[in-house]
Amino acid sequence: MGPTGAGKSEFALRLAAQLPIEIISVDSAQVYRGMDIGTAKPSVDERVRVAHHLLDLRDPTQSYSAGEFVVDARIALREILARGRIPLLVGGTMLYFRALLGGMAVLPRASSAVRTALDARAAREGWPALHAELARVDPGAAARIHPNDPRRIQRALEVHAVTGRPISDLWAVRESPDQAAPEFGFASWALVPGSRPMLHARLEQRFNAMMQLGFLDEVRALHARGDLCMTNTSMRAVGYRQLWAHVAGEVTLEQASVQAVAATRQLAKRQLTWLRSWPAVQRIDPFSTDSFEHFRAAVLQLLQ
RNA sequence: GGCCGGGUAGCUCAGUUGGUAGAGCAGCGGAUUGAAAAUCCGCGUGUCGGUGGUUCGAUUCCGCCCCCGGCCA
Repeated sequence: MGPTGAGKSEFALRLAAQLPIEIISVDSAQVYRGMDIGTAKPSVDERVRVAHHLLDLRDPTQSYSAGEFVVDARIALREILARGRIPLLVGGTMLYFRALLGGMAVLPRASSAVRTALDARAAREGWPALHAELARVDPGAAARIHPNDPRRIQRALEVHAVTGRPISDLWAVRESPDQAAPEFGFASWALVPGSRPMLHARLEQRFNAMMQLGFLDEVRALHARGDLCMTNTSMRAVGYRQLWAHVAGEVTLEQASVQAVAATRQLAKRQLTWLRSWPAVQRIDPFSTDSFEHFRAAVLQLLQ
């Protein structure tokens, strides 16, 4: 695991050249078909060389979730192990990692009907009113969820609507890690750049490279479909959101590019925040010399 | 060369009737329980272009100098 642009894919592919590895993507944006350049999805060539799983699972109009990821990842893990090969989870969606490695609370899945209804109410009454309602039906959750955080207010009310029980009670009923992934033992490495300025420089270069490869055309094509809009989670992805605003005529390409790179830096920062307190992970600075060799040596030692 | 505007946080700018200054963006820190590349919370000392002067006190007033625009020669 590691922040965007730290070199996870490169490390994984180099390791896969030396070991019988199959890669399981842990990436909430690479699950979308037609979103290739901006998500830095592995190329067709790379996918021929090394088997990749959990890419291109959804159309951009659809949603995916941490819960679905855990189910899909467990299936992929079993299949890969059954083939006598080594599964390597690679990605930067830290909630997915936590759900898989740490287990999930036992909660109902998302209900689009309930969410639509709550959205409609929020449009009329505002989210503060819904937070106030949450405070009535689930004081524990209301205390932990900020009144300005629509996502979590909605989820808490959704769970209450579906189960009749406060989500704050259900949070306590967490699947143990053993239940979550019973037959697997995991070892974790994180690529954590020691130099933030160097990471930032790389992120800017990488965005420019994506533009060279036709990122803007990719977003234009998504826009031209006509069945997508900025409310789709897929179109809120870093880079896509900003270029979409340009394609929609709201900002210049220059402005969109600056904003896209900034959004990428902010994503990396949030990922690093997860990693800072992550338990039982070995941290590697990908920009230091011989960092891959150290990584490889650690993996080989583990496999013996 | 002359005249007129500007030079204040990394950027764009506001402001101080003289008591050393504040917004947005960026950046930094944090949260994260089935939409997570999402969503949300917190953090503002910076030779107020330089230098002399007036003043108890100058970023603010005055002089000179430097830089960037514009107009006129």
